[in-house]
Amino acid sequence: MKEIEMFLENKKVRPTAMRILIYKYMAEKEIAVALTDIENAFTKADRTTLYRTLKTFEENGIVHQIDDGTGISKYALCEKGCNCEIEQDLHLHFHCSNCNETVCLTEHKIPHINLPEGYLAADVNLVVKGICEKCGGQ
Amino acid sequence: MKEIEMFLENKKVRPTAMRILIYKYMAEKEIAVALTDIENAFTKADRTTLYRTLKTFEENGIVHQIDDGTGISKYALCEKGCNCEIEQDLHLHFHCSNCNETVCLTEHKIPHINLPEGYLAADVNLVVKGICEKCGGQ
DNA sequence: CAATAAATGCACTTCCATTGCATCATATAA
DNA sequence: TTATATGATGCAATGGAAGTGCATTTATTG
Ligand SMILES: [Mn+2]
Ligand SMILES: [Mn+2]
Ligand SMILES: [Zn+2]
Ligand SMILES: [Zn+2]
Repeated sequence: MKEIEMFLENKKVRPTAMRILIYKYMAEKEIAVALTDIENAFTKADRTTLYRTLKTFEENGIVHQIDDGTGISKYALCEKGCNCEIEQDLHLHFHCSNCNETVCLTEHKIPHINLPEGYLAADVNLVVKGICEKCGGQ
Repeated sequence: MKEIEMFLENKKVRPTAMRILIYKYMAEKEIAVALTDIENAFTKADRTTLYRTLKTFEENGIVHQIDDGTGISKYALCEKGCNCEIEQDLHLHFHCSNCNETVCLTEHKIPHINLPEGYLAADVNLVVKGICEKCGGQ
């Protein structure tokens, strides 16, 4: 409990009750979550608060936003020591079209992409869509 | 003129006046277009018609939809002999954060992506964001 | 405690994608 | 040619999600 508080303070984020709960919620999940997911998990909380909490987390390097191609933003906790800003640190994301879940494949860094002369890369998004290991068995 | 008609018929799409115009419009552009772009170019046409035209084109392999991460769907003509369905044929897309234009880099195929055991890839989306060659000079 | 700053809640807006249904145009059968 | 069917178009409305303005509550600090 106290560790989360200290962690948030370390990140310059004031550890309010709601923020601690949201952090815990995301830490327990192994998949990326949408705003709606959190909304459903905390029905008493207002959507705006959750929305702004995620933004605050993102701005302070606690979570990263994921565009998995569904049109719905997902969020996941950053790894310890993750540096989302640095291109070399970018990992790929997988979206399962069966269970509709999105996961970070943090071990799978995005390969270096060659661009035509004159193009300058600042950010790369790589999303693989398919069937996840949970859904693949059957 | 006639060639476009024949091309559309080949693709099992009835070559209406509007469809021919939209096709021509896209053929003249070297960048991916949004529905709104077409809307602005053909102010007399209804948005729904344009929307459905793009869907029809997409279903019949005339254009491919591009998710460039802006939240606005873009469309571009498929290359001659392009097979969007086949993973090996997938190319990457570049979105310029300065001019806000998105281009197909059809020469740059998406590299093969290794996935963890049990994951099955069906589709890959790779978008690079940065500065395009047109905007890079200054 | 008073003064200040930050977090939260509610209502509202915006933007784009998408659909239902009526109408119009075209193609084919009678 | 006329009737019939099928597809294309236009208009209006809906839906989902992101984002914002402002009032209120809560926490911090002097
Ligand atoms: Mn991730
Ligand atoms: Mn393309
Ligand atoms: Zn799955
Ligand atoms: Zn540019």
